[in-house]
Amino acid sequence: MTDHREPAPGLPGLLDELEWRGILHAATPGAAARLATGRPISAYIGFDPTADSLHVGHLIPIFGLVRLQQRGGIPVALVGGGTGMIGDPSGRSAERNLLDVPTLERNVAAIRAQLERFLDFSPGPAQAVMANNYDWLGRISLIDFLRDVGKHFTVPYMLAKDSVQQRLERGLSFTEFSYMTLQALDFMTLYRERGVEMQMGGADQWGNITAGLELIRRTTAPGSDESPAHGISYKLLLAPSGAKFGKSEAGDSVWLDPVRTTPYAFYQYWLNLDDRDVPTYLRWFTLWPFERIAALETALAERPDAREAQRELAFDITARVHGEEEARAAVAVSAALFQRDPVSDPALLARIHEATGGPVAGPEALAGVAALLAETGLAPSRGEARRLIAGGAITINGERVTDQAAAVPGPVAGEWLEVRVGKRQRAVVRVPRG
RNA sequence: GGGUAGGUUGAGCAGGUGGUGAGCUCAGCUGACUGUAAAUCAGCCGCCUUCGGCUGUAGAGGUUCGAUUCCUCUCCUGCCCA
Repeated sequence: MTDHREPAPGLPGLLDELEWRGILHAATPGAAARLATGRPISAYIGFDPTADSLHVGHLIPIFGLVRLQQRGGIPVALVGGGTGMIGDPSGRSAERNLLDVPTLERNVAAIRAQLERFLDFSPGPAQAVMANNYDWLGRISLIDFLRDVGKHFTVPYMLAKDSVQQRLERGLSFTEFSYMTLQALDFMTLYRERGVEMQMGGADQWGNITAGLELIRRTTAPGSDESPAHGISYKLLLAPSGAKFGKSEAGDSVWLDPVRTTPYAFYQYWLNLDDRDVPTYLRWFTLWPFERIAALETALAERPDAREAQRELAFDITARVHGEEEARAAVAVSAALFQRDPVSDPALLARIHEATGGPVAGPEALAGVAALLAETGLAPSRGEARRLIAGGAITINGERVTDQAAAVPGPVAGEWLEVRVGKRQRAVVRVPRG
């Protein structure tokens, strides 16, 4: 990354930028030439509408679309309303619940709202577009599908795919096997009906992307050995530290939805990044120019304890997802909770409780500290809560609790308990008066 | 449909041909040291009303003083054959 040269402006510089950010995994030969013309291009990425929120793992493709739009390309976000009903071939998930239409519509709307924080959907030359493949996959008849799509795929071609090869020993159903043809149909439909010339996706999607290219080539340019459409893939989400990307302290996904993951927890996730992962994430998840990233890397190397890079990254991405006001609040709450001394100002405690979505202690929870931890979700079970207490991990209102049978201490102002679990987990619990 | 190998703690594997099940690796949690980082070291890692009790080797029955092990049926998965 030291041999930096400034990428050309606009679409001709897109691949160079992806390259120096360390995101580019592969691109079809025609992609560079097509982008070099500088003419606007439509490109799409698929998202599974299996939940009503995206999570940080989706940020790579999201930023892929963002960078495209920034350079004058037209980003198309395809939600897999149709493919989502079939099942993801790569996932190990046992039984995929079939989504009913109302759920699907709700999820699509929620995902669009989240994408709107990144992409510009307002009218203009590079206006972002959303599409739902249920619109065509839900309508096509089996006969039509086999005749118009299946006919163009030979079984040896499909068997040769990496994704299939890896599953041959372990087994895969016909449905999973044919998944690539559905995705190819998506690409062909978007290409024909909406002029989408390019598909982007994670490295694991490369086989599916090329299947689409093949279908388009065979149906629109037979005889040519190059598809008129193009593909780009991104590196997989393997953090340099080897950590599973996108998992919080508790092991849950870090969601973009503030109800699932509060802005405070979201900010904390980024603030706590392993030093080794920071340079990579600065490139992946910001729009900052090379100079700024280089400066932050220098700061990281020289003053790692200041965690300047983590702070700036955490603030930037939190502000992008939740807005600047929420990001500033997350910073303030973090500062208050991670001071050496416990928070004792009732007004501040109330604000923190609100901002962090703090738990409320029910009658059950007041039976003892172990009960409190388990009932408020700060510990997964009472047994685990006791282990934490015995290990000296629990501090309430600044007092370390080491007696497993300890009673819940008196709340500050009769209402607040500042609970610290280990080094990183901090919460304010409200104890209802009376 | 026939044959065959399997289903053990979050993951991946051991072990176990009737005698208190549960070991390894990874992941995870806590403590110490730190910087809300890593590495290292130590402890933990089914549930509970914890000097103790309960559950637990896919599920349901059976044989037995006693079943993870033996028998029957069912479910799930891989492979081979039709």
